[in-house]
Amino acid sequence: MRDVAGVEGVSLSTVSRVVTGSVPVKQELAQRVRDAVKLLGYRPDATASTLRRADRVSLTIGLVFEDVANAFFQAVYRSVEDIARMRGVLTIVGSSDEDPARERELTQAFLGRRVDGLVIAPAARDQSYLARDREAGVALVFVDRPPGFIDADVVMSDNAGGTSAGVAHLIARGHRRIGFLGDAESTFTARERLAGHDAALQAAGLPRDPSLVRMGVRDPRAAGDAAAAMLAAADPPTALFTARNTITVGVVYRLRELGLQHRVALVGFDDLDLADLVEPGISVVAQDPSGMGAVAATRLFARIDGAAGDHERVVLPTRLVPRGSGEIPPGGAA
Amino acid sequence: MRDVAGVEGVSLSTVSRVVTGSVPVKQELAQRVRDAVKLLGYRPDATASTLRRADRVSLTIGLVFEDVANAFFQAVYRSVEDIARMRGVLTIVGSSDEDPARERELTQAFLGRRVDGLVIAPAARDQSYLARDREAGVALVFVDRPPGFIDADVVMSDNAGGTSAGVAHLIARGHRRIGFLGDAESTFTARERLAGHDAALQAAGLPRDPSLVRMGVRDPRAAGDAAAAMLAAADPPTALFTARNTITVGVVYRLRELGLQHRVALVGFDDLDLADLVEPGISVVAQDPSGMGAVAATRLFARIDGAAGDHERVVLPTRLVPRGSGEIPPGGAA
DNA sequence: CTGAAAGCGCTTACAG
DNA sequence: CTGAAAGCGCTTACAG
Repeated sequence: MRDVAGVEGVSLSTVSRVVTGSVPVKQELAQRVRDAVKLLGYRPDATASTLRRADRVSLTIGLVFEDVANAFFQAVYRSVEDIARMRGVLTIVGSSDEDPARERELTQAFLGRRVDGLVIAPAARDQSYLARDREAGVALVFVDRPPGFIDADVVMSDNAGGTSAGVAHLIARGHRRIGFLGDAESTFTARERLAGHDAALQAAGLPRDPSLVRMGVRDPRAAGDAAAAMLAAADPPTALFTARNTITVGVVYRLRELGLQHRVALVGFDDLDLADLVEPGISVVAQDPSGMGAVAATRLFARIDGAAGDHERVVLPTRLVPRGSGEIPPGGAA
Repeated sequence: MRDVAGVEGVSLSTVSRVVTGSVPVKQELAQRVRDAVKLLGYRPDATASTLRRADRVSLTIGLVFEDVANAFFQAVYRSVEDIARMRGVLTIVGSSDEDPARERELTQAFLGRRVDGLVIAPAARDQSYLARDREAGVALVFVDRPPGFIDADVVMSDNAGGTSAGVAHLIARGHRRIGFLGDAESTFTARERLAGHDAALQAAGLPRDPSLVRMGVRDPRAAGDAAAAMLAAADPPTALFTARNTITVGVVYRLRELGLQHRVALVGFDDLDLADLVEPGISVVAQDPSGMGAVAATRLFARIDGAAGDHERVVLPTRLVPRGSGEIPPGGAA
């Protein structure tokens, strides 16, 4: 910037005004400055700008997800980014991999780069470490799961309700023994989905058999093993509810290996690519990740723009998508 | 930082030394400073630090891809991020959506935030706009496609060789009329794959029928339409080569709708999730996105660390994965 | 080992 | 409308 000013013999202030367009500058002068900018290949330093600005705005927001590679978070991300881009805001993301330490590490890294706001799918149980940053003006919105020890806006799926609907769907098909495979109980969504499962059984007057519930599985392999063990036991389930997309994938593979894909019914929570091309099609309880991202981003920017008011808790509905696997009757198709 | 210094009655320099750990500070003083840091919830401002440091390092790198949501780039990203994280470097990503203007816009945004290096899958034909930034010390590595009008390190798949192998696989199965569906010819990878297809035909002494080549399709719907049109023509192909993962998806759906999934052979370039669960399994020419990311990141950090020397051009081998669809004989299975 | 001072590249009152 | 000066939060020679 100094070079630009030097070349044209104008002040730094004038160059700044032309580049940012903050204050009117006489036509002819502005043009000379723009020419020099182009000539010298001058690129404004956004970090210096943020540092000096009165509002300290960085035009950057950070997203901390469990795993950016997961299709669900991917969709949330794209949705947030679309809205951010319209405002000229850059979106940066990171994966906590469900590790509380990594969540903090990433959050610190983002905050150290002076993001204007943060969208977090919390891995840790306690987000009170963000209280000071919020006081300092950082906007905060949580997605997928509520934060701990700090009150903030949050948008989630109807985990319990969606799972209830999925399990009820299996019950309506005549299933009485339904296996449930879920993530670690330390995860909010896993607990909610398990509660939904229990509620559906209770509503139908069915007993809750602990041997049909297996928590703490997450990756496809562990999920497949757990399903195989359940199916090998005495009085095995005739249907499975897989409470997470990675679990669904592992179980689908394993059922096929066991040749049981047409005999054991299956409904999964969260949708999968190509789920309708598999034989049988995979029935799922679909979430609305784009909607989640849109609501979160809208809320975040409202807070960044200074919206006061109570923290909101938005619960998005889920949708049951029957594709075949969830419609298999007990004992398999005729 | 000033508050921390004030509370403890030490100089700014001392606080800086303790926080960065750059220079030894007496044990007792350092502890007092750390206590004050914790007490005040002080968080170092990375932007100010970058601004003032002699080396101007930001510990941030930027990735500009075609689409972060695409499984291929997703894998490249994770691989780069893993390596960056080990160095304490933050990775920020963005999608150009194959739009040259968006590529520049993102690149500028990253450069304005003073990234130390950039990994780019170029959408534009000309990256000479980066020449000055490289002179200024920004490291540059290109992935998936070579840059235009600027010489730089690049790591790509063996697009032509992989496609040749895939098409030769179909020819070996007895196919003589093989339809080819590719992305826009303005895209480097699309041209290379088409060249590989042509080479395989030529090697087998087969004629190249222009009616069996359709370029300029990208999204699943357009790909499906193109495949349907080709199959509806007189003397239709008995096999299809789909030169991109999104094209493969669209064609698989369409073949199934037409009831042709067991009659028309199919090999796709680039792998898909659940490709082995579909009936028939989808045969593909798999790339090595993790390897691509690892090579790119290693190269980038070597440049950031000051490695001189010629620019390298690394070509990664592909791998043919037969799963069923590519092994269907002409006219369909018996 | 510690402190006082300068300055990174910008923006922002304050004058003119 | 334009310029000179101060200062954002840091790091870095330079002294001591």
